[in-house]
Amino acid sequence: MDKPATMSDVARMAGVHKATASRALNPMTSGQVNQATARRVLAAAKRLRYTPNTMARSLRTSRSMTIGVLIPDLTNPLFPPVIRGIESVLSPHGYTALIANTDNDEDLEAAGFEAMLARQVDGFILATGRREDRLVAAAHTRGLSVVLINRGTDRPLFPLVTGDDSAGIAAAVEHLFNLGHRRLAHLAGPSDMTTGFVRGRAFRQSVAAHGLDPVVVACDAYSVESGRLGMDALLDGPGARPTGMVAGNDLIAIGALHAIRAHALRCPEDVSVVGFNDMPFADEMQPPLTTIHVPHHEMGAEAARILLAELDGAPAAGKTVTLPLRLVVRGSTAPPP
Amino acid sequence: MDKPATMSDVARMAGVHKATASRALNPMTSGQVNQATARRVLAAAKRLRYTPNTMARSLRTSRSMTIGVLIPDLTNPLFPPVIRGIESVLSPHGYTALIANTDNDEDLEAAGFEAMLARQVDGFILATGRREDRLVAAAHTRGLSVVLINRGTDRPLFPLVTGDDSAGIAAAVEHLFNLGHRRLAHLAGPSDMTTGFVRGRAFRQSVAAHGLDPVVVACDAYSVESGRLGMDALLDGPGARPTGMVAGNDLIAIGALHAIRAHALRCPEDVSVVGFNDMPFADEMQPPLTTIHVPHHEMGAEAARILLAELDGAPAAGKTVTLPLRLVVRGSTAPPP
DNA sequence: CTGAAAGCGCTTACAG
DNA sequence: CTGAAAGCGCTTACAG
Repeated sequence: MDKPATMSDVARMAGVHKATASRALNPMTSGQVNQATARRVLAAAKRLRYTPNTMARSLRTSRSMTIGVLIPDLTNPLFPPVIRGIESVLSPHGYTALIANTDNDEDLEAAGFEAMLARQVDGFILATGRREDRLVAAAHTRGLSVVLINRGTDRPLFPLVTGDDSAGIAAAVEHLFNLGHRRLAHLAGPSDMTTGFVRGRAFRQSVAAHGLDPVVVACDAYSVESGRLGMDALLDGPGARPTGMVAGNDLIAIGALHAIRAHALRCPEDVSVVGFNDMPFADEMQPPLTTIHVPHHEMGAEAARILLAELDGAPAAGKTVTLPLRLVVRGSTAPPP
Repeated sequence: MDKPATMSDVARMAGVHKATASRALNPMTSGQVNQATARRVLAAAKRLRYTPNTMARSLRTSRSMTIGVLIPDLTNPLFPPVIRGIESVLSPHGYTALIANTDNDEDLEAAGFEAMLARQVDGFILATGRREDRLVAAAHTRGLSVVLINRGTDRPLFPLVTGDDSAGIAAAVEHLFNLGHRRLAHLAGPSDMTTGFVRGRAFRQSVAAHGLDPVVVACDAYSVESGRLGMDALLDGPGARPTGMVAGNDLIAIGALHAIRAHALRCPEDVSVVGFNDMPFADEMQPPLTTIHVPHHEMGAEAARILLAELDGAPAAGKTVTLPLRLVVRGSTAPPP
């Protein structure tokens, strides 16, 4: 592998000083240099297949043109669209995303965060926020540029892009109520995350608003397994079996479907289930999942836009962007038995 | 945001030269420095919350500790596990993955590749190979370190980690044959990729080995839409309707299911379908998909291992690692009508 | 319009 | 065991 050409090589071939080469190569400064000279430099760069060394540039300018993105787990189908949304706006601006998974582990999260800091990222998009989040608090103290996505913190330290979870849950409850359901339950996500907390609260309120008694079971995690456990508890517990169930997210909903089957019950004939997120292929599920559609791509794009604006000097502080959600009715909901 | 501490700051606080601080902070060289001195440096680093500037280090050492990963599309559910597999071995070695999507667009692919080169990546993992691939050929000419994953090239220029596609297809055909199917078809992936080509060839051979006539329809892409179109063509075409179908991958299989339903046919009662990949949630599909399981996480991990070994000086050249696959029988296959 | 110089934050032969 | 110096590849005030 022959060494790639540097800017000095280009300058030498073009017969100019490397400072001039630098100016010619940078669109922002190429106006400062004689057109003919600039052309010579460009030609030399092309002939040498010159690729700028971004690390050297970053070291000099102290802008890495890199954004750190922290997510719980890339294999959770909701995140790939978020990531692609983020990249769809970063990329045209010359920024690159650096992605790390935390697996909901605080140590992994801190390690990933530090690694990004060491790589001199210019800002962060965090999909890992908890209501009381030490990392977020520390980032705020350090004066870092951060945008939260999906999950917020109780104290609004940074801009947050999220779905209108309350309206989403209300729509789900309304849908079940209109189908005739009167015994409604919620398999809530972890209450230390705003998503779990807000959706749970919205469920209680919506159900109570219909004069009904909300039943809520808290799940340990947004996972299929936790959903199954939660639904098991619900079906094995005392009290009348619920006929309509709103899940904290689609994964929990899938777990609930497993539990329903394991109890020799059918969805939607015996129990209706509504998910949350409308993750990819939710429409291919058995049964096709009625769920709340969240615009994940747009969510990522909007977070990136806010972050870029902030890096450009627009102070966004505690701004919250709430994206509208919509109920998608499919095969997992029906009138109660 | 107060400026983060540099190594000079740490050195000053510890009362040593920055060269000494550098040695003390690096586990590889900390043996060269007096224990007491080293402790002072470490303490100062901790007090100042010192984070090394990896760009500066990389510039000096010309190793970025970064690997470029090029994939077609992160939202294809097969890739997240591959990525996590890659990261599971990169991460303990201090490497980070830089991911770019190409959307099967040659220009985007070249742009992503160049951007990674500009970021001084130490090597590449490419899941975007075509049988004749200009980018791969160019990378070879330039003497870059590359490992191919899933898809190879006709001329073996780089190490390749792939599943045993031929055996996988043979198992699928065998399964359908044993169920009693005698009219077998294949919705093949694009033949300019080794996956499409190899699976198609294996299908023909396996079916012919049973003394049957293979029917093969080529799809334009590994997508739901292409699968639907292909299956439409098959069902609307002349000739007897196939009772057993092997899809080029799960996405094509899902598209085929759509076409089957649109023709008022049922799967598996009228047509059995076998997918390929066992993508996440394939078991939750309607019907649960019988498919060939590919160990995507391990595939990514193995590719990363080979690349790291090569970066450490182990020449791997055209080595191919073939991972065993296994048929997973679920609900989309049954005896023919 | 162009050049010479300094410096971003590190690492590493080279002396001592 | 430690320090002084050079240099990785850039960019950018400062002169001219």
